[in-house]
Amino acid sequence: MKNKSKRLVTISQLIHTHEIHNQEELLMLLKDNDYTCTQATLSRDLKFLKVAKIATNGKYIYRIPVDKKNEKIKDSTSGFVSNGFIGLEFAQKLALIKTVPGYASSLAMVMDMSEPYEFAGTIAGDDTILIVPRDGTTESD
Amino acid sequence: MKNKSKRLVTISQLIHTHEIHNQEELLMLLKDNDYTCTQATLSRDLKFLKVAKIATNGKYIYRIPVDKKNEKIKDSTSGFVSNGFIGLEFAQKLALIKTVPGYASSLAMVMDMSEPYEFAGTIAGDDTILIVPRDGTTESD
DNA sequence: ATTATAAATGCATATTTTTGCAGTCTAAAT
DNA sequence: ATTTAGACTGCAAAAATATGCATTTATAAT
Repeated sequence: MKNKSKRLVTISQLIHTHEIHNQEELLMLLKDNDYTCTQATLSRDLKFLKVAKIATNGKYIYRIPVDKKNEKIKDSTSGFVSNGFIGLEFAQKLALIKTVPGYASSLAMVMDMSEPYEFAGTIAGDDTILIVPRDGTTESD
Repeated sequence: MKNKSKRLVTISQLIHTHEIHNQEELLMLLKDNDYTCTQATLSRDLKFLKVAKIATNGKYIYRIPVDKKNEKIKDSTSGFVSNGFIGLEFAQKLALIKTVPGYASSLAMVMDMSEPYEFAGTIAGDDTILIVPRDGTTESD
């Protein structure tokens, strides 16, 4: 046995890089990485890591959901949120903001709170935010 | 049997408004709303709705996560009820449905079930659903 | 109306996950 | 060194969840 903390790190890495369908499967992967423990321990680890089991095209896989907390950090300079922000781009008449994976949701949430410009609405995925301008706020139409 | 779609809507509502720890518990709540089914059906419903079971301060609860990847393709219908529905607005020839935070995903999923009108696709965020018309009416290009 | 096809569901069972409990190990205090 | 407290884990059993199969129900076509 190596160490619980390291095992937890390895577990979350494995979950990010593999499609794990059940705990037995994860157990095998851990074994490949020289971590030996029982499925019971694994269950406790997953509980600790707040890993979720969710359906994806017919199968169930484990995922570590985006943590919406501790991601709302304001940028004193711009007064805007910069956490996770990567870039802005316009496509058609829509604006797309790229963020670090997992940050889109929280960034969009803060933008919506500011409720500033003429956004008709925003939709946040994992690393992309789609902003739909309200009619009339953009030229050609 | 009342109707699968409506049951799904109710399920997602219940999940949003209650701390549900297991399927039996949800089964009871459904019963209170005059929906009768077995745990087996519930398991399938949760799979369909992509509901996740996740740990939160020591306990396990069910949650409906926000869509990660943008890919839904279907449409809306008339019979859908007030499942977090707040409002509808058109912009850039796109339809935007506002919902209570967290409801977008499950509402969109239920809407996607039926196949009536000519919507090319829907994308659900946390509190907004974007509906794209089928024809090339998206804009003026 | 009848037949054919697919969706929806229940039942029973298999599979998977969680947990109580006891034993082990570590670190700190006496 | 011994004791004490708490974290960590395995084991076995309980609890919860998923699913194969048969049946019913809805849908569509002839």
